[in-house]
Amino acid sequence: MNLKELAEHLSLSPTTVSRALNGFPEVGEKTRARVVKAAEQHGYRPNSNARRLATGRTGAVGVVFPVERNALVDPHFLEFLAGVSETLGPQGLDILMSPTTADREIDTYDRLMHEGSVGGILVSGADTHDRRIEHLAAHPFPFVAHGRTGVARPYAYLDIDNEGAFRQATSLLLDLGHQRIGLINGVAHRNYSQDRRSGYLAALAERGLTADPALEAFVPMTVEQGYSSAVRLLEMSWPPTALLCGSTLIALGVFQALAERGLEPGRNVSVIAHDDGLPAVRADLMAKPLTVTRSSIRAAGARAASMLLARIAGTPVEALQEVWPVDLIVRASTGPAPLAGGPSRKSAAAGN
Amino acid sequence: MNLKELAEHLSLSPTTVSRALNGFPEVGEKTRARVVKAAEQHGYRPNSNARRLATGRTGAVGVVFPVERNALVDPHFLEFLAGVSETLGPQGLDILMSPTTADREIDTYDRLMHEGSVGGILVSGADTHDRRIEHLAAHPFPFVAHGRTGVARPYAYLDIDNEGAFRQATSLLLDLGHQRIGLINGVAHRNYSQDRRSGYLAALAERGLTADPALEAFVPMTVEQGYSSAVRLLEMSWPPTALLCGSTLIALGVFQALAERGLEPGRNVSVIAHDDGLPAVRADLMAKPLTVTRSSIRAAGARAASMLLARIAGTPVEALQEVWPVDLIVRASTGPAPLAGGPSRKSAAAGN
DNA sequence: AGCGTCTTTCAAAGCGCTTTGAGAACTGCA
DNA sequence: TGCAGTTCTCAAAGCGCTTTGAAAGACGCT
Repeated sequence: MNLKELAEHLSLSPTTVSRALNGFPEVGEKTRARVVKAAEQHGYRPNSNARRLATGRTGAVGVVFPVERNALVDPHFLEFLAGVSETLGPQGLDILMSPTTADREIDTYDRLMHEGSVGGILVSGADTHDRRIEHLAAHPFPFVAHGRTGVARPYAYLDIDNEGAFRQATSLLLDLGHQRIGLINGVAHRNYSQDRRSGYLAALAERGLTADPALEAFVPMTVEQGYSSAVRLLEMSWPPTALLCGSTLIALGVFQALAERGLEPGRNVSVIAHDDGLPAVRADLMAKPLTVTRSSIRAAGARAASMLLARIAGTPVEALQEVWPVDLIVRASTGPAPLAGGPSRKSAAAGN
Repeated sequence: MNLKELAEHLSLSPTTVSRALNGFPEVGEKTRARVVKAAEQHGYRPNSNARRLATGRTGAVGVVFPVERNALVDPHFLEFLAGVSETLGPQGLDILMSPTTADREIDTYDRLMHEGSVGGILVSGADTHDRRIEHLAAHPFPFVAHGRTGVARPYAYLDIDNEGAFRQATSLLLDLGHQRIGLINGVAHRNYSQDRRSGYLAALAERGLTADPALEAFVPMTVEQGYSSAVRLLEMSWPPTALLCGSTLIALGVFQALAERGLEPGRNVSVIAHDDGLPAVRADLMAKPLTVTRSSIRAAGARAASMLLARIAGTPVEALQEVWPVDLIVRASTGPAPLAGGPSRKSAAAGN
């Protein structure tokens, strides 16, 4: 059943029916009631393609989804999408996910921009130098980036203070007397990994310490990578007494490595992780409640989506740039550095 | 730049330009080359809404995404989507995700069916009695369900043999001498949870054993739920010597609980989990490589998507019903039942 | 030259909706 | 009763594309 048929059925013109259904003021109340009732009875739904074509409003925002066979898809990404959905759902807007492979990624963004199926684009997970954002920023098409990157033109973004978060976390560990602190970070090309590293280095530098590159790892955020990185660090001849983790998934792997060695988090080795608030991995409910720097990635998704809507509505990019502070939540996985006799050998005061 | 403008620019009719671009045979090669080149130069992209309206082809399949604030979003769902993308991407098709809340879910499916923005729908995670599938099956609109459910009308589905998988897994444990076997299952309303339970019960029954309901847990598939369920089971006065887990995430929590108690998987307590192949949680790379029943949920997504395309193309539902066998992969987390002295007390031969 | 046969191009209709501009129909007032 | 002012309804154009049906042009043949 389409508009024309419904109109004929009611002996009205399509114009009137359309207006009645869309709540325009120039249609009589009795007429409107009649129309609405008939529409419901016949299960009439306006064809969204026709409507989009006529109005120019797309009713959707775009997200590109890079997937190759066997590639790691990130649970953080889904949680971000959930946040996006929280703001889009009530407005009746959809998310158009365009699958792509790494080599065709820019192309896919280009298609999304030009084919008119979405009103704006969200890009999540910014690289230190992000080609996608650079490409998008070169066009007037609305988009919002989750994370910042080093490109020349201004663009709308929402980021969290990763640098501050890890500076704070590192400082806490230093205050507790830890001198050798490992950093199991995310992959190196992500901007947040670099920001966290900067925070870590800054905190060390504040105390006149310099970092030992051997204590740093850049790995995908998975349990196994956390596990194997922790094993590597713990088996060093002069192992760290504290570990900073880029994600709670990594911390999970770290906990496994510690348990296996009879080491207790917070007593023998302190652990802090960044917690994006993944509901499947709750830091507060872990066997040993985890000290974290916390910022809900879902909330970020929700906010990024509403920023995008504002951008589509015409708000200038300069008014759409936010950096959120990050909370440091201290729980049981952190404690004073073991005074003597670290995990496997003397932790001899280090000054480097 | 739209088609008409491009046509004017080339001094051709829109017809010819459209045909040239879409590879129709009735346009000369020199003309086609000219058109293609001009289109590229001007960055022309056909407006997808207009194209959809004209052709009736939507270029997208729909997925509804139930999200409420604080609801658990499932990493398995994302992995399924990744699979879907694998088949859709190369064809240039998109995924339209419609956010919804639980109370408006059926409505959202209805909208998707009727507004014409997608050519078909994928529904993942079937309940034992699934209202969504029931609703969809009552209409001629193409859809494919991931998982089976108890509804009257026939519909297209792709499922795995959960019953067989857990029957096999349970049998293995029984062969190894285990008599008290715990089951940390997914949530009870999911069909796969019930199928797995059936397999578990069937294997016990084959040996003349009856199940102890106290050994069963139905919980969301998260690390913490795995942990707390394991703790509960292990602290029973007559604890199980083996645990079946509905997911590797659950197994991760179980490992934590075991480690905490100085118990070794495969020696003191055997553990088998169902492994959906989440790349973030690799069973084979765990501290103690995990014995699993394995079936890639990503592969399922890929297949479900191509089944949907077939359905859209007109294949009857009866030809689109698949149940995949599941592999049992034995690794180090399973071993013979401890002969005497279980985890915390005698495991006294049970016959029940 | 004249004719049929391909090949190449086009004008126009149509997809289902929204929206403009205008005409009926109805109101209240003098 | 006549007229301006509302209220309600409509015909028609247009969104940007595809596709049908037909015409024009090119070609080889007798």
